[in-house]
Amino acid sequence: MPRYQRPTGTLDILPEDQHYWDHVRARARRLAELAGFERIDVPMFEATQLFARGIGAGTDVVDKEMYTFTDKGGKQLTLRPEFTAGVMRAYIENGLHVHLQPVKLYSFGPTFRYDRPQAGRYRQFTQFNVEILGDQDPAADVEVMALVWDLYAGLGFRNLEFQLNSTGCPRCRPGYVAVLKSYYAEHLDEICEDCRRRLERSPLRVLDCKAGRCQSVIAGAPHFLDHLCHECAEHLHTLREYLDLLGRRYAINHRLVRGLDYYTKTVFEVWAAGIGAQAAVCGGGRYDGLIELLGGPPTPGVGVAVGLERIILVMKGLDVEVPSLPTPRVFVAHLGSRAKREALRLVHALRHADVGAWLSYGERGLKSQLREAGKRGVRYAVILGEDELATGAATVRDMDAGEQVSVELAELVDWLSGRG
RNA sequence: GUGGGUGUAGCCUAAGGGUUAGGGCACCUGGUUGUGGCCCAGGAGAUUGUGGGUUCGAAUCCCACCACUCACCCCA
Repeated sequence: MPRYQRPTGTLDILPEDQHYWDHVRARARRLAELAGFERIDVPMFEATQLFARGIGAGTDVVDKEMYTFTDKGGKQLTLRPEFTAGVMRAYIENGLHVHLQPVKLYSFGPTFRYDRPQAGRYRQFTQFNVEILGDQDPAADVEVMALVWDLYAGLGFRNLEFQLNSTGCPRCRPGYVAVLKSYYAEHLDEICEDCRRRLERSPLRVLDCKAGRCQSVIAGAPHFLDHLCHECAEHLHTLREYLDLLGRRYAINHRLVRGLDYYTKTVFEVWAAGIGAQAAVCGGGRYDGLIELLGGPPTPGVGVAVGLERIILVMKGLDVEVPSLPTPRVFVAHLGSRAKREALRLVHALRHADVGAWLSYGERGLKSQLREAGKRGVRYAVILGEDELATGAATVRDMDAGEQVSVELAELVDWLSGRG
């Protein structure tokens, strides 16, 4: 038999880690609901075209990172590499654009990108995704940003700071790209090969090149913020004012440009220390042209995607205390087949009374059963044997105190549920 | 796709050419009759990542592949 192992870049989330996930999801959900977001679930796979159009041909995600396959009917499908395109499709397809606007949506789930794994980067990873559709108010931008900020702060992150930039709009971007290109035209011999290619395909991306030789060129490059149109400049100005008002720290990062084509105006990320090179713990921004691009009515939108694996890495690095998940408080041990039948009845009665209970399996000595009870971490072990059946009263052992009492079988469920 | 590091039981690890691969954690069974944790004794668990090569002899040396890992790239 071959020894199976999980596919490269995937993760088994074992029981001992589930409390982290549970905690993060619960907090995210709570914050979203407090701000009026409603949950939407969209398929894990969609028509390949949707992502190609939405994210943009020429982006790394579309060109080399998608899990694409042909189904038995010959359809080209792709495991979602992100949430936004699918949520936009659902918004259009289900007529959410005729609902009261804005529509505020959140989602959780796995996303897939074919990439070489490393610290904080997996091929299947989990996102918490938030979108506000149908309003261009910078107040929507700030609400999305504040939501993720509050999530991190509430999970114990310190020294938070947004990286913030604007990528303009179809009105001002061509002008800036022209300025950028003419600046680069004077430095062509100083930059790396990748950047020469980027200049043609996605010129803004030269700004976040990490090649050593490009750094001084980037440092001298013109800033988009100096070339925004009035509307985009005004939008950013107001957003900054709102961020200041709420006390959310941010740093303008002229080099922040994102790998997905759909962004307009606001783009932002939050970086975390201590989880390796993949430090972006969320990324998002505004995408006012996306819904129209995907065949819907012109509709502005803003959103953010949060990587849960990375959050949990940070939490572990910070030794954040997370409440453990509930486990049964009672273990029912038995001696003899009559007692085992009584034990079986008892654990179900306990569970119906909302008291978690373990049933001892097999026919073993009491020592072995109590050893298991101790390892299970229960508060009480109920012992049922011939003596107990004869007297009609079970022995209940308090595992912490090491003391035991006799409790009438008829009162046992009440007795145990009254202590917890 | 490109580079570096690492692969010995579920986990941590010893043995750096020489008999049945050693230990710790965890797991199981005992230490008289029906009582956990500590202690003691015992047990089970490993085709040393896989395949090939060198050698009288390979966990150990060589090659290839695979996986993990870190970094580039890109991003969550």
